[in-house]
Amino acid sequence: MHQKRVTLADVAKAAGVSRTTASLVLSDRGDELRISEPVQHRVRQVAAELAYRPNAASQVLRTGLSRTFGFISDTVATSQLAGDMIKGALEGARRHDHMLFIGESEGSEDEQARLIQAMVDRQVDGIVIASMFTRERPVPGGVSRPLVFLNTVPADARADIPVVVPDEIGAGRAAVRALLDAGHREVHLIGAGPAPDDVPPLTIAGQERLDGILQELGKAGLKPASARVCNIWLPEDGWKATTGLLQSGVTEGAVLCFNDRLALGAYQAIQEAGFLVPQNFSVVSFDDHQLAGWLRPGLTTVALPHYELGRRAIEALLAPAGTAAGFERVPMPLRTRGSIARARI
Amino acid sequence: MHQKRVTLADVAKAAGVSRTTASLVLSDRGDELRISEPVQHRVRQVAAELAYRPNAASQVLRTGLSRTFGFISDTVATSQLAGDMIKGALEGARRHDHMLFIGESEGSEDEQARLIQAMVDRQVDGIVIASMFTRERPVPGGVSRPLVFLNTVPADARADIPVVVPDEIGAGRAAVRALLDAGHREVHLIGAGPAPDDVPPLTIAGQERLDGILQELGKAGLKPASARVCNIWLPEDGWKATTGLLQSGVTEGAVLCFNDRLALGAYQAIQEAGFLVPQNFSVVSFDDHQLAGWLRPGLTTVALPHYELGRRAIEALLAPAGTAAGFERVPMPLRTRGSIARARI
DNA sequence: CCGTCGAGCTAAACCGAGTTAGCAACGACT
DNA sequence: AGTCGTTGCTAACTCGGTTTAGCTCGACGG
Repeated sequence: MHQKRVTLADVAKAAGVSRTTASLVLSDRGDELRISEPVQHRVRQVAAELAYRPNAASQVLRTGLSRTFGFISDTVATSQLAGDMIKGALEGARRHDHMLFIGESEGSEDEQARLIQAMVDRQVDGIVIASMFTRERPVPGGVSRPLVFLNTVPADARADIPVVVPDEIGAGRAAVRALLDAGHREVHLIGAGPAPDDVPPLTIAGQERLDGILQELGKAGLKPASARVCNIWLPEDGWKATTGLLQSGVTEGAVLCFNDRLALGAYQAIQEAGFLVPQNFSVVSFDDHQLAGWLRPGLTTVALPHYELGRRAIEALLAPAGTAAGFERVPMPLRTRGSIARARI
Repeated sequence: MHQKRVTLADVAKAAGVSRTTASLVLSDRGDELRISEPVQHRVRQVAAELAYRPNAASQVLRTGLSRTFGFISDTVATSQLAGDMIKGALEGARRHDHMLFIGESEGSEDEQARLIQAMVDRQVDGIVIASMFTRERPVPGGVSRPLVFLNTVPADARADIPVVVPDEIGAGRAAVRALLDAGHREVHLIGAGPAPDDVPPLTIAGQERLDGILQELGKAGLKPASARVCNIWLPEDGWKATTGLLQSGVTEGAVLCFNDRLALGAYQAIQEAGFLVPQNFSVVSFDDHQLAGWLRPGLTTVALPHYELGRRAIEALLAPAGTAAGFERVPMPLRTRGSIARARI
């Protein structure tokens, strides 16, 4: 049943050469070490005929390189966004002919340590530590492999570790610019603000988005027309905040939501109150959740480049030590759909 | 910088015993092979002091077991559902102290073969082949490791491979029962039907959901009041189909959508036409997409048990050969929210 | 006093590759 | 004829564990 694997020794014997020769040929060092053309050809042919595949365990043992990365996130399942991040990491790994271990710490440092341990035991060539929402984390110590923080910033600012994060400040600016370009001057924030520190706890994304928003509004000599903090950013919170906004007597303007789920709530509140998007209210938000394309009208939103984040994290692992250290801010592109109309002057 | 790992030989030397003894003690075979208590204690203590960790590559090489599984899906990113499936697989692997390789074939048989190859090279103890939407696939040949099909059925019915799939027929019945229990007799289908073979191509889920729906309606002496096939099941398709339904003059009843995205479209159409869910139309669907909890009112839907599917697939890999072969149908539970009201008699 | 037995441990082979040092054969050159 | 260099290949060691077969030593029986 479990027929034995073909080993290098089998190939060597069948080709009538030593294991050394077979090894050299198959690792393309044949020319370098002067193995004659006919012999090389024969070895390759025999290897192909026997469907020889090197045993990775053996290579790992000898070389210390596993052609394998680890990817640990605090949570995989929360969102489809996580899937995109993993997809990017997979693509990055594939490009370099690596495989990817996945682990989920569920936010527990112990579990994370266990996962790192298991991966280091397996001689991974590097580990990506990712968070699904940007936040501060301690840098795990004593890992003798390259580490990269993804969508996460080291709690100890002096930590010398590559960090890949989305450019949330730029995103905040882009969202505001989209509204200003359409002539809007009355911008209502849903989720955070109006003061720079009016943000839900522990979210760097919220803080930076708000910074960008206030910067760009400031450049135009504006302030938020109103703002409501939501400690949680689910549709229901967006609905409540927006309903509050409408009950305050506002009948038109621009609504800037801090993520797409809040925006869904905003849509619901606006439509239930008998208003239309975008005729009465223009809406813009962040993330480019799949949902954004499903709403009617489509939601204009600043995309979290999850795929790109995942891919770059892997690249950062491979960068020569030293080269990669520091922050990499991946741009967040605006996805224009139908939720912004020109302001009536 | 790259301090050398502590090896078993280091531990043995520090404890003043042979590598053999150290190995026996640390793999808990000390009693079996009569290593004295004091020696065992000393070895364990030294190992702990040196923070010894066995090199997995070496163990794999010797034993052929890697404590590692592979998980190949055709697409990871499409949905958050995929994330749940992976999460279940991760949990399954964790329970057995295994790690998980992830791969994405994007539907290409070549890429899938490449991934299987890479995993087998790494001596995985088994591979899960998953699909994000249920469909038929050929069983890859010549893999000398346990394989499990997840959310996928083998194209060759005689193939002797364990299969884990959701119980879509039961789900169809459950959806109908939820409506019948609320007194509905007029059930409009959005997505497939009314004839048993009116389904979009290549979706087993669609076929089986419809089978279940027709069975359960039949038991009550009913047929679908109307039905519209959608070849693609996105919100826009649901919107079009539902808008068509409303334009045909229907003003109340039950709408059964073949998935949650279609149901989102149905909600939009119903609300845009000035009707209310659930007062005018009760809605029920399938999948339990995250979205279902976000809609207003919450969408009652029959959940795809992705987490459970992932977990069971791993369990099936570990089942002794022969034991596991065959279909495992995982129940799809009804998630009751607010989209079904009692029918006005 | 010698043989036997079991307790307690170890030498050495093994898994399957990569890698280093060097050997044999041959022609060229002095 | 002897030395050298080159070509073409291989023996043997290495990675770090697991496993098999067997060694040593003291106690005990005859």
